[in-house]
Amino acid sequence: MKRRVTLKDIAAEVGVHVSTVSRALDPVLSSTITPEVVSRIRATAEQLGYRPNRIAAGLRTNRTMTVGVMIPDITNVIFPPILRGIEGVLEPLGYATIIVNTDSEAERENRLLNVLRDRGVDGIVHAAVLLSDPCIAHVAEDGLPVITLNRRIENSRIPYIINDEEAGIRGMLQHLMDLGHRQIAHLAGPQELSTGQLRLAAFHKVAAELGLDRDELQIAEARRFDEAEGSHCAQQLLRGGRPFTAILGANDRLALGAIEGLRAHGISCPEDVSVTGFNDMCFLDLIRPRLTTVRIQKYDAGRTAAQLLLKLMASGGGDVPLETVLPVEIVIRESTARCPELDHRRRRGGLARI
Amino acid sequence: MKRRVTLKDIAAEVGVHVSTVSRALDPVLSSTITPEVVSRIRATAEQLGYRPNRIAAGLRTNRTMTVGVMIPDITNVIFPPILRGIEGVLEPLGYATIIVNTDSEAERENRLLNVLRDRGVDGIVHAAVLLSDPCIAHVAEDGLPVITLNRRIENSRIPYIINDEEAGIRGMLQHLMDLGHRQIAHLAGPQELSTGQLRLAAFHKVAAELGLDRDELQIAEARRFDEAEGSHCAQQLLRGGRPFTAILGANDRLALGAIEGLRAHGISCPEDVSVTGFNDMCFLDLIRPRLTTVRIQKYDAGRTAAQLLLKLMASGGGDVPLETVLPVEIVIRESTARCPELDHRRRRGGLARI
DNA sequence: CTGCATTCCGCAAACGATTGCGTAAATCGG
DNA sequence: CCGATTTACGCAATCGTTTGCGGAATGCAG
Repeated sequence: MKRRVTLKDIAAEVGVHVSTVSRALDPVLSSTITPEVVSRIRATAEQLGYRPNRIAAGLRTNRTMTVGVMIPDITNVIFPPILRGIEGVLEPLGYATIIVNTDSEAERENRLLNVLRDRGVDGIVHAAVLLSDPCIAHVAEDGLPVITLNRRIENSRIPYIINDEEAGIRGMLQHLMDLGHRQIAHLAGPQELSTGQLRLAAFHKVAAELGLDRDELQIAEARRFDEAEGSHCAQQLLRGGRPFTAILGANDRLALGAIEGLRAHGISCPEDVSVTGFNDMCFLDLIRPRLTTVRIQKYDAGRTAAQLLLKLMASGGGDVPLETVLPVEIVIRESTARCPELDHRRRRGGLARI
Repeated sequence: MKRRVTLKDIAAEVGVHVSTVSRALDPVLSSTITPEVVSRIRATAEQLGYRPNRIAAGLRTNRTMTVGVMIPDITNVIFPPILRGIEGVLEPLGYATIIVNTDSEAERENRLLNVLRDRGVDGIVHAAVLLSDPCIAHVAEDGLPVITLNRRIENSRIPYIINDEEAGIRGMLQHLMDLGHRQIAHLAGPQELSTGQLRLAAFHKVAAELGLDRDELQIAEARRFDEAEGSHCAQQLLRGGRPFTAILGANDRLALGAIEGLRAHGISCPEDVSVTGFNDMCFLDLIRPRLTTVRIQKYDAGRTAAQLLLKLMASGGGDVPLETVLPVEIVIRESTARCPELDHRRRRGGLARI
């Protein structure tokens, strides 16, 4: 390994002390050194190809310009744009990010948390969604700046950013009701994940507020947030024998799987059953029928998280709101249509009148 | 910030020197300390909640147990499984990865390379595909272990891993020819990216070897590897007025875009024009028609890269093959069908005979 | 001219872990 | 028992950068 150029080398070349070199190369402290000396030091640093050793500086300052990001799984297409949002804010400031995949396993999550802390990360954006999670709260209490994305940690003052899940569920339910649907099945996500739980709770709450008859609602709970589970739950609902004209999926993948599951039984979406998703993940516009869904912020969510973390790292917390709720957007596409039973009832109504 | 527990704290508690604590906690060096002292030290370390300071150790040893990974863009769905493959090998060994997105911009790539080096990464997996890239070669020459994925660096001894692009293109061309296609258009990727260039070169080479008439072939070059460009190029080909019955896309997204572009002109895939992709990215099985494509390794490519990098870091290169070619797989789905003109020619042939 | 304040640097300690070297004690072999 | 070898540690320097403090030089005001 070629020996790296150090401040000592520059000091020897210019004929000043290493502390002077350090100060001259610092944008703020360079004002305490005469401009002529600063110029000579900077020129020599560039000529010698000096690159700061963040390890050495980090040991002295306890700051590494590195941030940890914890997510469930990078192959989940929701997360890469979030990561780009985080990076988009931090990278121009010279930060690097260490990304770890927790796979929504508690033990792994705690282990990876230590991986990050051992490397002296300056802060953590915690976007993993497992509910039971004691360690991150302790770490934050110990003073490491932490922001959570998609979740609030109970009994903790960690600032958090969440989507307006309730508004999303409300928008979907209202849309389905406007189309005449009343017999609606909710494909809920795993209840040990925060989004699974939040969206199910919102479904119950909003359905009651909108005056939907509990007896006309059904819940199927998926074990994973993927297409296979979506298909499995849809078929489970069909086997249950209770009628439904719409499925409200807790995320897009459950919804897409449900459409496949219905199709396997000769049931067509949206002609026979309308289906809605949540998240508006990428590639939806290539998949038929185009999915009606709730669009959550991704890139901007990441940006927001990074901005809040920077504030937290700079100010120690005084200025950072505890809760940030990101608005969602209702996206109507092809997968929802007028309730077929409503049309049927109208004809019968008409017949009855005759 | 709560003060961290150091080796000095343990030494004071146990009544030994800090160097003894260091040796006792090292799996290899602990054999030079009596087992009873080792036990006491380990028990105290656990009781006090000691966590190693990788920054301090890294300054002394010049090793951080951190690896840099350079990719074009994490939102490109090909890369997350690659990253999981890399992580799958490194994480169990205690490594963390710093991922940077180069956006296929040379200046940005060089800047991010320094971000990684300043943090003392032990090695780099370089999976960015921009062709012109002088700095990574110099860094490798300076002694930093580097593996490239998807690309060979010219005039460099950096070990590289590539897909068998030629076998992929050959498989697609052969499949189209078996279906009777002769008038084939290639949607090439950007020529400043290695995959764009390799696949175009392979197209020319294999077409010649298979005896395809150059006059029946067409090339449209995309500026980006995305759906919009795929659609744009397909429409460009249509406007050109020269007939084609098949499109061989340089990647899946170009192919999907081409299908949309054809559809906008009332041309149906595969009934009127067959379309093939490359990569077999996720979600293809949800998109109709299901795309015929070349499946490249992703997770396993990442694993291979990480394994080679570990070897390189351990051995200094003696044992690591310069070139590793990963086999590809031909995946036939719905987007390719018998050439319509071939059927037409047969009927005419029959008429001619009468 | 003298005293005080400001500026510009050099000195040296600190950060936490590692490791080469040296010494004392224990063990082994003749 | 004695000399040689081995074992088990403690000492202190190292890694590269930062920063509090102090001294020397300079400038300003009375």
